[in-house]
Amino acid sequence: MELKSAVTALSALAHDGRLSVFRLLVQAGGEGVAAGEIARRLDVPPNTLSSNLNILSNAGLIGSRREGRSVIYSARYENMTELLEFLMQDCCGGSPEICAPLADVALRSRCGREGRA
Amino acid sequence: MELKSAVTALSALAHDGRLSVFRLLVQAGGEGVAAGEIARRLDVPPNTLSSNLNILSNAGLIGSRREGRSVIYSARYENMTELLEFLMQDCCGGSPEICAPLADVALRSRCGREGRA
DNA sequence: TCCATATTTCGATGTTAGCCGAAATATCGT
DNA sequence: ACGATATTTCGGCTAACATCGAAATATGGA
Repeated sequence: MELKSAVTALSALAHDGRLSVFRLLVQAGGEGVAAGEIARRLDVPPNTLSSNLNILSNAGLIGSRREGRSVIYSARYENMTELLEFLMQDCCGGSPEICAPLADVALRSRCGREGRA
Repeated sequence: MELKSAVTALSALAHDGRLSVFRLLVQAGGEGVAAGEIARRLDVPPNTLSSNLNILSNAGLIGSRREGRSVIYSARYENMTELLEFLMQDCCGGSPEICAPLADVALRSRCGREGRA
């Protein structure tokens, strides 16, 4: 991943409304959620949401498919993975013990769960 | 971690220069790098860098200590961990097989290394 | 104390991002 | 084709951000 695409993705996430949308979709799983449903759950006007969905989409963080009158949005886990890789690439200056807990705690322990690890 | 602090951190990272600084410090390890040295390596004017270091610092992503005439900056791995946790919290909608590769590939395999996994 | 080095603060300017009302487009059922 | 629902696009206004020159502050050594 290049610096530029990483900045695009981070900019997309660096926003109250968009971060909430993204997390909602991350937690929703592969099936995704319709735009209107997102608007209802997060209580945002449809046009503002549409704009933000577009930004997340251009950043590669979410994808969409049409289903009848609705458009279903869902998280792109693979691209999120690339972003995290990029952020922590070659971390710790060769001292794995520093960021090992990061790897262990950050992700493995929270996959599909709700409580604290 | 709260939504607001996550947005602050992501905003700090959503910038060419700051993301470069942060990655440099992540890769540098716990000892850190002096501000002047960062400016030299990334070829940015000292005042611009100072402003950006301040933003990263306020976001909790880096810390600093004075050493003689220099100020040494270093990454705060723990807070970075929290951010990643927050982003992927309760992911996959209860289908761990979706984000398991994320956990495996994203971090463990790249800790302190340079090549591709 | 005085100078050189290292970093930060201030002030001004141009650029970009966010928001919302109103109108446009797309799909479905009748 | 028409009306209802779902979503997107457009226009313009405001606020926030990035950058840089110049000046200020902090530290160490002679």
